[in-house]
Amino acid sequence: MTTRDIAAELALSVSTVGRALSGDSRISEPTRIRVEAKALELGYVGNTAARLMRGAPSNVVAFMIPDVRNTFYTAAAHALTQSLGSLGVQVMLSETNDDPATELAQIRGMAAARVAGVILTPSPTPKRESIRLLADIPHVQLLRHDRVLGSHWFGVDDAGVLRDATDHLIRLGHERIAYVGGHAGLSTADARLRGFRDAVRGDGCDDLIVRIRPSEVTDARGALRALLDLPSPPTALVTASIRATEGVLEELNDLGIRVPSDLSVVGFGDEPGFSWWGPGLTTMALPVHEIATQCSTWFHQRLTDGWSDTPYRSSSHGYLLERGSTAAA
Amino acid sequence: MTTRDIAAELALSVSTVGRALSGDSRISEPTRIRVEAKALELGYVGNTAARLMRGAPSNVVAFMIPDVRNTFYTAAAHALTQSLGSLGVQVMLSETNDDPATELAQIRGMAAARVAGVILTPSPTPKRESIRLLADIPHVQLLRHDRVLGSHWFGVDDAGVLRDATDHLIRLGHERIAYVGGHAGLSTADARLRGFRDAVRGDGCDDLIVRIRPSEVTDARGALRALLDLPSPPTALVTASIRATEGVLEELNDLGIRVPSDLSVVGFGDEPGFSWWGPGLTTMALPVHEIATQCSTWFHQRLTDGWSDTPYRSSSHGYLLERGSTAAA
DNA sequence: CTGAAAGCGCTAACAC
DNA sequence: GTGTTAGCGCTTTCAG
Repeated sequence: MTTRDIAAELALSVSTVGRALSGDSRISEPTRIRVEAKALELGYVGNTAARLMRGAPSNVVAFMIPDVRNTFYTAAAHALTQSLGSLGVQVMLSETNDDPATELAQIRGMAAARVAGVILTPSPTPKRESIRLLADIPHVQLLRHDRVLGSHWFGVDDAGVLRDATDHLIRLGHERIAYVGGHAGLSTADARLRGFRDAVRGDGCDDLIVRIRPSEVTDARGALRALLDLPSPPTALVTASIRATEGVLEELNDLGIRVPSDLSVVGFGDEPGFSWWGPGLTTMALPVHEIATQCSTWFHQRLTDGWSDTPYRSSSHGYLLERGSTAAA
Repeated sequence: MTTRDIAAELALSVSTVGRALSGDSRISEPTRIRVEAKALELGYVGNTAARLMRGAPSNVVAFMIPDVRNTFYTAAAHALTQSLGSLGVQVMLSETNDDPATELAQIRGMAAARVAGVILTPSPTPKRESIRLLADIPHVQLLRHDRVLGSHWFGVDDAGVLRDATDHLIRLGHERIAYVGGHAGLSTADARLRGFRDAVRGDGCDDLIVRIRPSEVTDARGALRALLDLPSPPTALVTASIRATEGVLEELNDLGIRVPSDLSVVGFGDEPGFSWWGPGLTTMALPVHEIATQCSTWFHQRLTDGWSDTPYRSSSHGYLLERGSTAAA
């Protein structure tokens, strides 16, 4: 079903049909009606590919995240689809698994499809080719940030979040505070560790810092066991990622550690379930929804006003949600 | 950057360039190398739209779900992207919010983009127009099932799951068993209620059955309060959706109900957190990952072998995960 | 082994 | 108010 088919049936020209369908003011009311009726009757559906080729702007924005099962990212995805959807933009969600090769493959696809733009949480070490391709596509980074990909970024004040989490434990009198977070090279993980170090002011022992692979819940479980097996184990613990938090909570449960009497814990993020874990998890809540919404409206604005490379960076603050998992040392 | 640009730079024809890039055997080795080098140098990226217009098959499959934040669906999304991704198919994830109008808008977009196919969890009452559009697009339903959309379906044996959940409580001697599940009209919700009714064999009182709106956690909280306020409250409860389960768990926590002594509970699905809720939630685990993987391989097969309308339906069974939330009456 | 030309569906400039 | 024509980037005959 093409405009030509409609034109033939109505003994009109394709351009008249095209104009009628796009509501061109020059077309007479009766013809417009006839054309629209016929289009409906024949089940005509415009061809995006053809329009794109004519230079029409694409209305799809890609959103690339490491893991669709991580509620940290799906909260963002939801906010994005809501916000962009209302502006008539389709969001194409894709998953990289934190694998640079997969990421590159996805970006290739996006470039070939001439998407209007890309919003992404980059993998730890993007391929050179990915960087090159993204240079020609309007894009913004969300949550994580890699300088080589540009300087448009919306995210969390990661250092501040961990500083606040750790300060809370320090104020409670804890001195041996352990840290379980993401591995080196990730912008977010590095910033969070920096925040932790700021808070402990050099009083932290390096044997209390464990960095795990992203998205690996089992790593976090192992990390906790190792920490508790130390000659002088920690009296408190902060986690610096959703996955790390989940792993630690599960392992604490399995091991039967009493919280907060044996160990005080401050988590990262506020997932469903954190509130009903043990005595209720004291945790750092993060405004992911707000961040993603801001990001999408800003991005859409830039896209429609004409893309510019003027850097823009915005970071939002988390806040402590006090529940039952922390107590005085 | 187009094939023409490359051709011009190399004093070749567009067709030669096109052939070289697609690895046509007729092109001499040296020319091929030269073309590929130039393409790389100029950062050439093929244009999907142009290829599509030439009749090339689309390599994107849409996946439409009610809510990206629901881990029930994201588990499926993950399985799909993994499985289809390895076959070179891009998955375009979109969210309907269980709103038929949004759903229609999305389907329009998919039809216009000429996607290769659609995998969807339909909204409760698809619009007539959605049905018409889908009739011309290869599609399969996942989890939920609406007959008007066709008879290709992969899902859970919903009736069986609720029957097993309820049987477990009956064997423990419970007689007043409450049900909190999705509202009428949804294939899954109807099947689950049927399973529940089968199990109680007419011994169930209708005042113990509450049906809530999909995706509404707060409805479930209200439902629980209403049930507990009954003149003769239930001694046990089954939930028939992830959201219903989450709502009930939160409310039980807030109300300080002792489980299983005051009330036995069997949940639906096995989300992170269900294991550490109170005494550990006894729940029905569902093989969502397996279902989605099966669905995607089957779908891809049909797509590549040429689409046929021969009905295919597959349902997988859940199993009871016994933890601490159920006890003898 | 390579080139010329047609055409996929649509829109916009240019007639009338 | 409507028709004609050209061309977006690519592949694919059909000719050399």
